[in-house]
Amino acid sequence: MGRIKPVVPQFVENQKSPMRASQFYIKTTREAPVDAETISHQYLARASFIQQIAAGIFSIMPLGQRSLEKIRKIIREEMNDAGGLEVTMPVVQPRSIWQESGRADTYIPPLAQFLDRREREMVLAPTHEETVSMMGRYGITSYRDMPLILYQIQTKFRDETRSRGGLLRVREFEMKDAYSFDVDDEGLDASYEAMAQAYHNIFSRCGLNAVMVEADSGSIGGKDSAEFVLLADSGEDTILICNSGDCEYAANLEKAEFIKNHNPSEEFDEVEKFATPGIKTIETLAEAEGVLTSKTAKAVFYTIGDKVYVVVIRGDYEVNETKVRNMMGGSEPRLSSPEEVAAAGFPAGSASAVGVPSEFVIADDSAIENVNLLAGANEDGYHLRNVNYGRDWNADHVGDIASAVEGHKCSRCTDGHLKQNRGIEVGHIFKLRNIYSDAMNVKFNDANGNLQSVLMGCYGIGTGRLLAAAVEANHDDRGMTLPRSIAPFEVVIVAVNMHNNEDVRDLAEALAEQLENAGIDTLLDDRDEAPGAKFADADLIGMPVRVVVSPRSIQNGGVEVKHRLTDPKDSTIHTADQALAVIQAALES
RNA sequence: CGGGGAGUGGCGCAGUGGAAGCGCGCCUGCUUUGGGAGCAGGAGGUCGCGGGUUCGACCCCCGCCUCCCCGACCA
Repeated sequence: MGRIKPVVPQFVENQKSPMRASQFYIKTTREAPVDAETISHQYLARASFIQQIAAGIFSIMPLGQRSLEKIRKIIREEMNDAGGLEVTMPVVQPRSIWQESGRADTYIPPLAQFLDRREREMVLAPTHEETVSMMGRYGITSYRDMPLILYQIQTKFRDETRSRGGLLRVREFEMKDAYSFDVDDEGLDASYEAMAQAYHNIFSRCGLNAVMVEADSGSIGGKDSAEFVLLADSGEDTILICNSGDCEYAANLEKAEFIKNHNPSEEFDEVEKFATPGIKTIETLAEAEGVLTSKTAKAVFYTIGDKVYVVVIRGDYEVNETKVRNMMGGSEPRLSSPEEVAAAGFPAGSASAVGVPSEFVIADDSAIENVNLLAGANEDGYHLRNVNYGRDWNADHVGDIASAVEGHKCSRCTDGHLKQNRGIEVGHIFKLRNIYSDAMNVKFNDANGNLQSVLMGCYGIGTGRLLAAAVEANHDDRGMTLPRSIAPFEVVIVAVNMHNNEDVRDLAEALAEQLENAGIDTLLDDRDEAPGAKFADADLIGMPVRVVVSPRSIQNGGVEVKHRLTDPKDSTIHTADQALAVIQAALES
């Protein structure tokens, strides 16, 4: 009967222990869940970074947690450098503050709501303008209190009708959201620029080549707005970028402008009505007449508020609903149902603006600047030739409401054309100006003693989406190739056969400690797995530098060092004494 | 919200109106140890939920739930 000795943990100052894979929670799989379609979803799931709980709702597992924590750290550093102050605001909020801002019933997607036990109406916050306005209102009384930038890294919930793409579009997600408070437009511009620069820094440090593109400000409202976009086919954003070398114009589809070409000028011809049985689309109409679709005017019915409008655009362009919304004062347009069209007294089929009161007509300038167009006769089975704006129809609402597509002429330079790309929106910055400060009464006294509205900006980055985007941008057929800055570990030491070989064990453990004490995030893979399994895991997870300690490597003189991006066969052998310097150099490369 | 598809061990899948299976993973032992090892023996499933038909339902019928994909679209 031996005596049980009490184990007293020893605290050793400045001595760090490397993480051992046997003590960690790495559960990779060979096969991705069948519903994982995007690369990032597949690899993040296979490498046990994330676990799906419900549609658009994920848990973050230990490996993913490490990467996200590194992303958060980078964001915090850049936000703090830009003058931001970190705060935390509640996810659960009383619905009343959303009524105060006027968004309780207008936010899209609709707010997720519930009643607490006292039957008080609560919402799950999809964003935090209301609470940050309250925080500003609490203490901002003077122009001397600004500029002020507050930010948080906090969970949001948006009840999207459809989530997709793993972490790319989810319902519950973590976001860094920052809010600026300034006394005037110059101050707001400065805060906006500071955030834009911070965003460039953040994405660059996370291994993303994100482009800043002009954007519509969307349902948040406001004035200037820009998205930061990673160009990737799996993205759901459409981006138009000028292909001219000197021109830097880039905008998303909602915002993009372009130069419209004009048909050759002609004199007005007489309107002719003619039968077009069975012709329902612009394409078949143009084909039947033997003309280009640019010689047609198409008409679409949109319901805005409680009114039905005829929206007219040249046949070769598409209506951009966001532009329509902005032209019509911000109310969201939606395509009218056949019932609504009929109820409004418009004929369904072969529609046009001819004969429609101009107050119910919205026109793209392409439809009024070209002449002798084919249009519907407002009678099923008939169309009209030579329809002209001003003579045959009129519109009270005229402007650019056309969507840009690939090949359109750039509006900012002389020779460029727009190139269309898919992209993942990883950040968005807005100038809100006084929208929320007016609604939520965030005011200050200026130097002259006059009460003024604070000018606000808001700036968001989805952390989980950033991780997924980083994987989309950094992977190969073996797995993720995350940059050192956001990989869960910087170095993995694969100890081959260490449980039967003291030399391997001693060298691997000593090296791991040496690396850890040098400030390098090290994982010692001490699992009793076949070497091939450990190599495959290291590749899948994307360990930036892999070090092999094995009987063979020792026989060859030390340890093997390999960069994740190089071929598995391209490792180099180094003595134990050289190892630290070689690994540090590999991490820097 | 509309259309399509799918729910069977942790993951990927097969399956038949009559005793729930395979691969991977997991556990034990032995043998192995440089690209997801071998042998032997094991553990693990209310077949999404509820109803119905039937002597008998994972299977057929009805309802519901969940998840995925496509569309949110031009008369």
